[in-house]
Amino acid sequence: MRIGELARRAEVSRDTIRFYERHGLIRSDTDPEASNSYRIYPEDAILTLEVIRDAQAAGLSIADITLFVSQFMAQGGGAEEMERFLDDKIAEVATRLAASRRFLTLLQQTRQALARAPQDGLNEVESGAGNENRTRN
Amino acid sequence: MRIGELARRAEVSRDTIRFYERHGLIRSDTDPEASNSYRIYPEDAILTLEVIRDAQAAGLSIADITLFVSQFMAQGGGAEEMERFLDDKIAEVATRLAASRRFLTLLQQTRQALARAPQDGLNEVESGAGNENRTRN
DNA sequence: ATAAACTATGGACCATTGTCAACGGTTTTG
DNA sequence: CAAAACCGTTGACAATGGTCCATAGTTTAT
Repeated sequence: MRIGELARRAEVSRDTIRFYERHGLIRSDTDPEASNSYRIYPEDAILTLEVIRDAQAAGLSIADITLFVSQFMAQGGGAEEMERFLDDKIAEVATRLAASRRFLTLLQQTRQALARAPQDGLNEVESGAGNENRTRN
Repeated sequence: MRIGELARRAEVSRDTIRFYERHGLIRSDTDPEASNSYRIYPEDAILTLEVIRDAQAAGLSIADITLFVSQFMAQGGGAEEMERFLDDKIAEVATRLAASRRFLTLLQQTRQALARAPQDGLNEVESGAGNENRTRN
């Protein structure tokens, strides 16, 4: 498929696709039958773009995602360098996930406090009940 | 406390604290008894910095965090504008959380595949067993 | 066949989130 | 008291992740 279709289907801009491509995140070829310079993207580019989105939400940089995607999409056998990388990223993402959960809880508590007491401040949240010490990841 | 102590205790740089302060995320005062221009930070600045960290992990921008923190730390009663804001952020963070979880799973599967088959590629992950269609948020 | 829509390339530009360096003043320590 | 460590202010710099624009060629629709 060409860039416009990919952009529409994956819901990213053409410029973003080209940006990713320059950074090695996705690949394309020119149709050898064609005389133009239009690039052809494989179907799985859509999947890749979805993975990129998730990876960004999880806090990875473009550079990290490039590494991951190239390994993920590749045939290449496992390097132990890659194992270390994956272990690192798993730990990082798990940590961020825990922080995000904490913050979501805080948001929700704040929202609740606002709904309950539209008059007063929210400082009851800070010492309020519900400190059941969730630690699970 | 002064900026250096806060920096040490909250594990952020002095410059970052000043950056946050310029953006209205934390507040300080000058000691009126003192003749210097040193700023004094309240104890709860440490907590605020921790919240900022979590909020950033959850994907909020400085501008958003400023809004949240000012409401969270404030006495001010509930504006409905704030309710809308909180609802928005709750939705955003929940979405990002789901994406992060998906990506963490992908990371883990990739890691496993690498451990199991240090020879072959990883494409078994893509169609592999375990598609139990987790949807829970 | 002509206009509208699409494409590639290159480089400029932008916001965000800090970090650093230089300068001069203050406090603490040996 | 002198040096080391700290503080505030200002402004430059940097990395990241795009976005936009101009130019020129290609395809598709009318």
